[in-house]
This record gives sequence, structure tokens and C-alpha cells, in this order.
Amino acid sequence: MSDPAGRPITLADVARRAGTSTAVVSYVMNDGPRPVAAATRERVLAAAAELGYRPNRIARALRSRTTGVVGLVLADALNPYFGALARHVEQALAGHERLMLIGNAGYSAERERQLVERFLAAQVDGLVIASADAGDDVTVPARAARVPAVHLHNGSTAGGTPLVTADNEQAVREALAHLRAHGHRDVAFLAGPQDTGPVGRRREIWQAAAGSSAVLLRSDYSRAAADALIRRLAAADAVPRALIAATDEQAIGVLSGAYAADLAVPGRLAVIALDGTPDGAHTAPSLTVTAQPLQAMAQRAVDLLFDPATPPLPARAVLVRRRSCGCEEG
Amino acid sequence: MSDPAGRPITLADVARRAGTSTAVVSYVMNDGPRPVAAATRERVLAAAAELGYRPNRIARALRSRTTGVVGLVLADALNPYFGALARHVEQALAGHERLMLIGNAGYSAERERQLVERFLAAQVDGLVIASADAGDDVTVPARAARVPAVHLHNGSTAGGTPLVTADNEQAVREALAHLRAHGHRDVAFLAGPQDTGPVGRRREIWQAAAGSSAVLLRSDYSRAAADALIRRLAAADAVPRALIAATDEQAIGVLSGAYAADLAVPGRLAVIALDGTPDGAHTAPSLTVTAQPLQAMAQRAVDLLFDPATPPLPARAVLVRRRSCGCEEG
DNA sequence: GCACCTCGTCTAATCGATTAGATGGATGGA
DNA sequence: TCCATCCATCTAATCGATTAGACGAGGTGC
Repeated sequence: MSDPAGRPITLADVARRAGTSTAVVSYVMNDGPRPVAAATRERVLAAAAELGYRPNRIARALRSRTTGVVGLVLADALNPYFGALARHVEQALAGHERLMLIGNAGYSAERERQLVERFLAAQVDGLVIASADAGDDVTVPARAARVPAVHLHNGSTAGGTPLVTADNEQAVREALAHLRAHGHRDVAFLAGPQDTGPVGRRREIWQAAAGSSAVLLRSDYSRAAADALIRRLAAADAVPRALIAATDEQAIGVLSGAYAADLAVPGRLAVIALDGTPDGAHTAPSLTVTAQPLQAMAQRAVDLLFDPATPPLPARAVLVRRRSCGCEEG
Repeated sequence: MSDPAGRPITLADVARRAGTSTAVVSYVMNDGPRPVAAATRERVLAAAAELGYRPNRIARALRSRTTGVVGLVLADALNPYFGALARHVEQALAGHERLMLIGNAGYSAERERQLVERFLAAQVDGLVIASADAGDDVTVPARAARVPAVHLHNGSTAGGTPLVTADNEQAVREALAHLRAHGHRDVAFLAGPQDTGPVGRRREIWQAAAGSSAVLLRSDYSRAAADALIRRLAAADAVPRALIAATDEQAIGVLSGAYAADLAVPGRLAVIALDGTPDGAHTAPSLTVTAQPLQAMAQRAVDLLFDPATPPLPARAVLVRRRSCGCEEG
């Protein structure tokens, strides 16, 4: 708010109007460290309301060294997995009365580092980093600046920054077992471009369980790349009968590629994805997934920012049976 | 950064180390309003580098009344239309050296108002509001606080806040004409829960062009709602032969509902969506859309924040022919 | 040689909110 | 009645960066 002249209303304006000092106004605004007489409190509140006073958080931030803002750096908010995480992080932050700065790094570690620097310059109270891959630890400058940081989904724990992930091992095993229960002996795996961090372990776990004859496919973490891959395989008549996609994003590309190439899903190609995003419920056919507890993960990541002693998650992924694996709809 | 004791490095520390006053350090850091001797500049730069000085933007913000942060309030970042807009807004802001606070309002005007208040309290330099609907103008407090605001996609222009939209009329006409070219005489329209603002006009335009016998459907702006609607219609054998969906999100739900109900698209039901998000390229079947110039819209919205004289957009939507309308893939 | 200007730098006020320390009036106990 | 408390409030320092005004040294013009 501002007065008619355009000057924003300050504490001092309210104090003047209420006939008190700024200290008292501050005490009232914050249920401050000292008590205020009831009558005075009323006067101050009334004055603030009349003037439309809105405290300047910047000034408060300067004094109190906390901005009420946390930065979220993520790979790609258009990927529904990261998009959903972002939503849950925002909600968890709201529970701590924090606002969220967001920055898309587009799967580039360099850009992640840039965003971390910018967010630190903006004096964020904390950083959540949701990377697709786990290369060098991008939170190093945060540690130097003594700003708490957390990796979510994937990231390097080398520097001591905590990492919140679902139980990838169990998810892969469950997906594999389910496809086997549908009668598939050979189950291929569609991985990302590289295997890094705990998420990269998904591939290793599949490899160990599926045997060395199983087919490993790779594509970028995008619908377009997975779509193109499937069309290529279809042209070469090399499409597997069953496939675990490392991410929903890739699985959705598999579905559209299969549709375009006239490959029936699940008849000709059964698919399970490992993420479990909201999008999987409304694909054609609907996508069977091992759904990660995204909300719980986001909540824990945020809680860790404010209390490093937050207890770990059970964080099991849950198999959601839909149609892409061969199950009938419930 | 901070010294070993944990105290963050300030301008004064750098000044002390370089043997100058804080003013000179500031001049160097900003190529300040006054010149500095080359030798001194070197000393200052060296001192800053050695100490790992990172300017405190909060302090700067207090003094200069600009935080370098803009708030984006949007209906739902998981809806790929708004998600894509958010991405483009972020990029446009990066061009202005601004960071982006984001807040999901979940299609609730009340929550939009709350977020506007919080962002204003955080002293944002500007606000971009991307609402699904256009009810009361939620930017009123921004105007009072003299913070520039822009509506993107839809919103009330009653209070003078500018609105950046694509040419909805042309998009609807083009979609309708295209379905007619495929031989459909009756083209239904799947609208949102209510018709507000320029986006609500889409329905009126369709109504005027399609005639009063044409079927109007409504659902929430979600995949689940559109999916459920189509299944219901299928059970009642009341599915139209051709349909324009107001949003991609609804169209995707239509596709999944049609798939589940064994309705061939486009054979039994032809579909065109009016948004044109990246997701439409990888549905089964792929989605024909009138693609709005999302990036140009976001760019213009952001430019308007910093220069109200930014010229208007041509902002035509472009028909992207894919398969859901009956076209063959290119 | 003197007045005057320029350049480089320093001093200190400022942005707005917070809060420790000081102050003064009222209350209670002896 | 006098002193010790206590409560409500005020005064002023503080957070860190910015920048107008002051200042001194060196250079120029006449």
C-alpha cells in the first residue's frame, strides 16, 4: 500500500498515526518480544488497517538475516515428475511460511550451478535441488555460504548435503516381478542417457535381476526421444515384449511411439514406469507405475532444510496397476 | 561466502582488506556512479575475490527499492499449458536479470489473492498473473502498492491491469473450419466450468459459428474430469462425432476416456484442442491443436512489466495438424 | 603565484524493521 | 512514607549496500 502521494506506508507512519513509537508498532505486528497494553495494541492495529500498512519484508530480512524464501532448482518443470515435486515442495514450504523461487536447469549441471549462485545472491533461506543426474555436487557454494541445502530425487552426497530419494531398489524389483507375473521372461529397461547417483542404480538393479541377456535401451529424459526410439525399434522389428521405463516421461513417449507405429500396448509391448506421476493416469492406455511417495519426499526435503534431524522416510514406491502392463482397469 | 568464523563477508570487510572506504568498493562492484582509479579497482577486486565476497541483495534491495524478483501466480503448473507459460516467463525474466517466485493457486481466486499479498509483502518488482478464469481483479492490491502487474492468458482488465492473450476468436474459427473440412457438420465444444474473460469468449465464438443445435459440454480443467465425462457420455451413447476442447488438459482427458471406453479417435470422435502445449505431440493419438504463441505471450507479459509501452502482439494461434482430428501424421 | 577545476576518495545519511537498553509512572511491601 | 519492582513505552543502534556531499591533492590557465 501507499499513501496518495505514492510513498509506501512504513512502520513510522503507523507509529505516528497511532501516537506511539515504532518499537511498539513492531511489538504489535510480531506479537513482539515485549508485551503491549491492550488499548495501545488496538490503536496500532487500527492505524495499520486505516493506512493499509504492509510490512516491508526486505527490511525485516536485512535485520533478521532470513528472507522467508527458499530456492528450488530443478531439471525441468514440464516433466511431470519434477513438476509434481515442485508442487509438493511449494506446499511443504507454505507450511513453513516460506515462498519459493524456482529455476529450471534444463538437465544441465552448469545451469544448476548458475541458479544456485543466483539464489544465494538473493539470500535464500535454503535450497532444494532436484536434479535428474548426480554429477559434481552443485551445493558446494551453499555450504560455503552456510545456507542449508538438500538434494531431492537424485544428487551427490559426497559433500555431505543430504539426499531424499525413494527406495529405487524395491521399485525396480516390484516392476520386474509384476511383468514376470504377466508372463514376460525378458524385460527390457529404458534408462536415461547416463547412470548416476542412486537413481542410476535402478539400471544396475534391473541388470542384476533381469540377467545379462536382457535388453538395455537408452534415451534422453523426454517424450520426444523415447517416442523416436520406439519408432526406430519398430522399423527394425526390435521392439521388446515388455519394458520398464526409468521415468514416466519416457514411458509416455513410448506409448505415443508405439501408437504411431501400430504396436498394441500392452498386447505387443507391456510397459511399466518407475516414477508415478499424475500424468500416468490419463494416457492411452493408462500407465502402470511404481508410484513414489512424491509428497512425502518433498515434505521431508523441506523439513530437512529447517531441521537436519528430521527422521528418514520409509519411502517405498507403490505399484499402481493400470492397463499398460496388461492388467485390467480396476 | 563467509569467513572461517561463519560471519558473512560484507562490503566493509572488503573495504578494510583493500584499504579503502565502503563507497569505493560499492563503486567498483557496480561500475558505480563514480569512477575509481584503476589501481584501486584492482585492489578491491582482489580483496573481494580473496574473501569470496557475495553482495547482499537484500541490503541493496532495501536501499534501491528493487529486489530483482518477480512473482508468478498461476492456476496450476501441472497443467502443461500453465507449466509451459511458466517456463517461458522464467526465461523472459532471466533476460531482465530477474528471478521468479512461483505460486500455484489451484484455480482458486481466493488463493490467487493470498499469493498476491504474499508476493507483495516479499517486495516483488512485478507480478504476472496467469489465471484460468477472470473474476474479480486480483491485482488491485498490487496497483495500490504501485507494483506493476500483468494478466497472462486470462483475467480482468477492469482495473487497468493489462492482459496478454492470444487471438481466441481466430483459433476457434480455425479449429471449427478444420473439423468441418474433415466432413463434420456438428462440432461440440468442451468448455471449462464457467465462461469468463476473453478466454470465456471462445465458447461464444464457437456457439455463434456452430449454431444453436451444437452440443456444449463442460468439465473442470483437468484430465480426470474430462476423462470421466467422456466415459459417462459413452455409457449413454451420447458422444459427439467431433469436439473442440477449450484446453489441452481437457483434450488429453478426452483421449484417455475415449481409449478406456473403446471409442476410436479420430474415427469415432475427432478432437482439436485450443491451447497447443508440448504435451499434445506425445499423446495417443497425437493431438491436433491451435497452438498459441506461448513464448511470445510470456515475453510480452514480462516486457510490459518493465515498459508499459511494449507494442501489442500479432499473437495468432497456429493450427498444428496431428492425428486426433483425422489428419495423417506429417 | 593564485584562483579554479578535476579526480579520487572518504564521511555519513539513508532505506525500514527489529530489539537491547533507558526511562518514567504505577504498584506493593515494609 | 520510601524504596523496590514491574510494566509500558521510548530512544537509538543495528543489519549491509548505496550515494550525495565534503575534502584534499594535483593540474591548468592567466
